Amino acid sequence: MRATDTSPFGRFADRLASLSSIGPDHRAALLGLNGSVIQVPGGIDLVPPGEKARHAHFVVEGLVGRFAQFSDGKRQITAIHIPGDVADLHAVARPDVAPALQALVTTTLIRVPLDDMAALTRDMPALARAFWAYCAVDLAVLERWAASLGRRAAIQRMAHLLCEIGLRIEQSGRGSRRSFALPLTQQQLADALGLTPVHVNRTLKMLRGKGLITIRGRAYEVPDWKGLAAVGDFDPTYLMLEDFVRRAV
Amino acid sequence: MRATDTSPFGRFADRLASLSSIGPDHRAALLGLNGSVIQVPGGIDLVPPGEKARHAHFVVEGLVGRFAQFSDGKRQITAIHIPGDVADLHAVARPDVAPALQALVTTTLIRVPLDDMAALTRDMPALARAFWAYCAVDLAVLERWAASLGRRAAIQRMAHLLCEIGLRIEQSGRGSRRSFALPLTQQQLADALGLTPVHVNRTLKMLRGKGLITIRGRAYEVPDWKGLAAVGDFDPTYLMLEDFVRRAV
DNA sequence: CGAACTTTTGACCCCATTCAAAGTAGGTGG
DNA sequence: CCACCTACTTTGAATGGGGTCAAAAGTTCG
Repeated sequence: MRATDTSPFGRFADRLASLSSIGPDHRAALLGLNGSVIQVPGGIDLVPPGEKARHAHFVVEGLVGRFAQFSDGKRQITAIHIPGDVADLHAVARPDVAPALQALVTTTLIRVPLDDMAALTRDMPALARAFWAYCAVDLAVLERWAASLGRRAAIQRMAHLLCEIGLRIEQSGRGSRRSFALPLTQQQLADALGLTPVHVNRTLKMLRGKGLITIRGRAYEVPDWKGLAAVGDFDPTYLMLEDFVRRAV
Repeated sequence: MRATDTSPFGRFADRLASLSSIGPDHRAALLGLNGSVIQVPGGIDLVPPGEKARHAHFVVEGLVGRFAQFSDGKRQITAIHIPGDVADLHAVARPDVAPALQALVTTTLIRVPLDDMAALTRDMPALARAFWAYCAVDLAVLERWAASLGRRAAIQRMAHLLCEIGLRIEQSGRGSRRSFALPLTQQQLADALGLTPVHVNRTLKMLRGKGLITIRGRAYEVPDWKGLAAVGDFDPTYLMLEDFVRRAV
């Protein structure tokens, strides 16, 4: 039943349910949320740096990047969000720490007023705890991201990112870890990995040369998953994915 | 009244109150928490990597580092916690994403069972929301940390870290941004900044050479705060400190 | 007063950046 | 359908920031 629910709120509710115990009433409350559906082309800032957010952003289609920006304009992407994710759920708890967001490709999302979300958490404490758990996982993922940036070489960072995204896309039912679309430009990958676009290009070339990945357009194939995971020193447990995916067949 | 409450739980309650609206009953509940007080020398792992936590760690005295570790043993510190902080509050929401923790210097802390904390959040929804807000700020701080690691040069990272720590220590009443103790070894600074100890040494030398800091032992003086903040491109708003400190003179 | 840990400095090397330019889509209008 | 424009990818060559290796000097503490 759950797997057939294609509503974006339904997908999010599924994810919450796998992280915290919520009941049918909570699920219904989520499905009853209202927000404005917007579609934006890639490269657009959904929430500019430094702006106090007034909405939570549910990703329906496409990719959203969470980022920090420096005074010289340089950016560091700190998270990549795929359909089914809420990019800035922690803003419900503290609107003034909301991160900047950009659409990485043409993206469809739903903007739900933070006030509505906050009201939900006041009416339903279990939902507040579920949101909190979601943010705790978000924090754990960010911790790994930071560790990668601080201590890993370029090829390891790239391998780790591809492993993480591959698994998350597989979990979301939009591909598999061995074959998925990641329509980011190399400039965007550079912003995510803390590298220059030129070096991203060379790094991808190395991974191709080792036979770990192949790229056609912006579709990635991973013929040697274990090899890629070994290069990236990747351990999936931190993602808190359901090991046994409850998808129909 | 609050400022005179020297209990570690009291300090934490003060911080929560500044982030979320909690009442006297919540405050009382926090003060009624029970945990075991432990003191450990620097260099000890409080929570080893990969271990599922069963306690929340309240820092009473000293410094605690949150970190991720790689298969080759290298570490990246992702947060530094000072007295008054809870180092792993998000573990209350999801014990299986608890971060690894190490004592950076001789440290006193209180370990409160996660079950007790979780019970509190079930009895008092407002407290759950306050904990969540605390984690949201934690996440925002980590985002800046990641951005630093990804995009800033060594001297900028160091300057930024010293600014952040300086302000947080000032807020906690244990020093000022212009003069504070930060008893970390250069190896530990290296793990925090994603550098080698050798380069940390050179970087500190550069900051000294520019007249931005002076170091005596492990006490830092910042004669030129604005200069240091400029080098680190530091903007304090993300820390969510009270601009007007409500401390009795 | 010696052992172990830190801090400091020097010399050399390499990974990633910078600068520059050529090649390759993808999309738009004539 | 082709010409053109723009954005993205790819490659080369030179530079530099930070790493690595090694050793000396300073600290701390038993």
